[in-house]
Amino acid sequence: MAVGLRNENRLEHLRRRWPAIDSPGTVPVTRLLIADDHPLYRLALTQAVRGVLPEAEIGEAEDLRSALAALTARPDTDLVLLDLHMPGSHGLMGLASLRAEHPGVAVVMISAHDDPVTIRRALAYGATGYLTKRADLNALQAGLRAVLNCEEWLPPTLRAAVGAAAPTAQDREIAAKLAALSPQQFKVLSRVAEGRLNKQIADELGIQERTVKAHMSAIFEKLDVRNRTQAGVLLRSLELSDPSRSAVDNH
Amino acid sequence: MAVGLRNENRLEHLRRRWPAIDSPGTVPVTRLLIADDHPLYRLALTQAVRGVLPEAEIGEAEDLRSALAALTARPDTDLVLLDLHMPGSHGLMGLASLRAEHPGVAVVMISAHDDPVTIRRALAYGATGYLTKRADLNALQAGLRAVLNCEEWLPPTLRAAVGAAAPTAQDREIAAKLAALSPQQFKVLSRVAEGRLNKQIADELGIQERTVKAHMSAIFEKLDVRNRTQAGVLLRSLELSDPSRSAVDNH
DNA sequence: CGGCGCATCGTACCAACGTACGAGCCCACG
DNA sequence: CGTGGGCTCGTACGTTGGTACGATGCGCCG
Repeated sequence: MAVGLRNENRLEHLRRRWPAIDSPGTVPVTRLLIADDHPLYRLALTQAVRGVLPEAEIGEAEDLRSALAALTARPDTDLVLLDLHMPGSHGLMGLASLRAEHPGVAVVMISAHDDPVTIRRALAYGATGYLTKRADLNALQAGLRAVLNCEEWLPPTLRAAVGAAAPTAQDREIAAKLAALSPQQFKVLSRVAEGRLNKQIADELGIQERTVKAHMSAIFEKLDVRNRTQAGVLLRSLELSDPSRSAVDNH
Repeated sequence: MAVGLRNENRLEHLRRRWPAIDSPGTVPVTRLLIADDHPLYRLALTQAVRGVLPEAEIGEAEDLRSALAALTARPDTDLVLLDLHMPGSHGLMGLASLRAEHPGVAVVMISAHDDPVTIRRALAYGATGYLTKRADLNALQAGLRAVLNCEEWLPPTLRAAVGAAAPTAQDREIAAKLAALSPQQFKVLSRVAEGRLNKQIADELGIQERTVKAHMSAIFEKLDVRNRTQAGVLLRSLELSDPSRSAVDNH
């Protein structure tokens, strides 16, 4: 439910900025962030974006930390192109972090790992679209246009498979729980998952330890866990895509 | 290093039981355990094993818990055929649990997920061999014979790729740390990773809480971590294969 | 405007965690 | 046979985690 609300907000956010995107010539200046650890691929993405939005501001980030910093420095960013596998954010954690700390910014996943189950999970965690690295320039730009036009976009060849993918009963629950966290609570949780002490977290966030404890209590209730270890494990569960279900089903 | 020692012991264990396996007709009665959550596939594996060891005792288990119980009940088991994806043991945790709690029993992984990196990691965590579910009866039996003949065995089509796979710098370290744990310590750690309290762990293992604490201190030192959350995260890191390295390298 | 959620901080208290000293028993290895 | 390591248990102590009662101010939304 909370996920649904956030998705509404995300699309609404895009809609406000581009009331009629169908005529690309009249698009206002906007800002994108390209987050990928490969400089060459960032360059290629930049070129592709310029073909669709010639006047867009384009920022770059090579790891999750700098991506989050870039968004904090420029909250007017409209869209993030996020690599599925980046330093400091294996798997879906980067997506979840961005969505949690900057709920208003749309995120499109970019990955060579085009497994239907992974894509399904990415959408469940709030991705606006999913672009495969196997796509050529035309396909990539088509996907970009669709996303900028406030549509969810998937690789056409995978659309059927993703639609047929399991409803991901357990994934929906985890996604809903994590989406229920506030941005600050998510920051606290991500540090808990790294084994930090409350005192350390307080210092890093510039708040008092009592406040961290207050957040922890809220986190425990929202995630339905009873101690920090369980909370950390729950967050870590979206570190990597889980091939078990797809692998188990086909024999 | 500790891994190396355990591997030596494992092969030695097989060698003692089958001094000259090359003449299958003279193989003594032995005992295998087939651990897979699919009854039909267990049946198929049983048939395949009978073709190689007609007189072997063959046990079955459908999840990790029952597999561990079966090994505890029958410590004379010689070899386990373990599915990579089973209830209660996603990814390599099942392998690590078996290797930790029953170091003398050889384990062969069986999976449809024949990713070279995953196979490399499985061998790093002490697997004697890796059989792909795509193999037909002949290939499977060939692999079984090789394993019973005290050789590491891999699918021929993947052997080159696995050999070329990254040296897994970080994986070796984690494998070495986990291999350094005693069986009891591993039991404690696996429960910590599930968010249990020391008191609960003590009850489950039938020991005192002080003893659990003693184990925890030893675990912290061996894993080079400072609290239980970090220890749990470290164990959880082998829950699923990490496709990031292979996915990132090819573009 | 009134309510609601978020974020912050406060005090107190108890439970849990973790460490530091110990101890004895058993088993494997040299 | 001594030595080392694993497993068990003991006492004491300080630290950290977690809860229970609060409080204030802020921003959003109906």
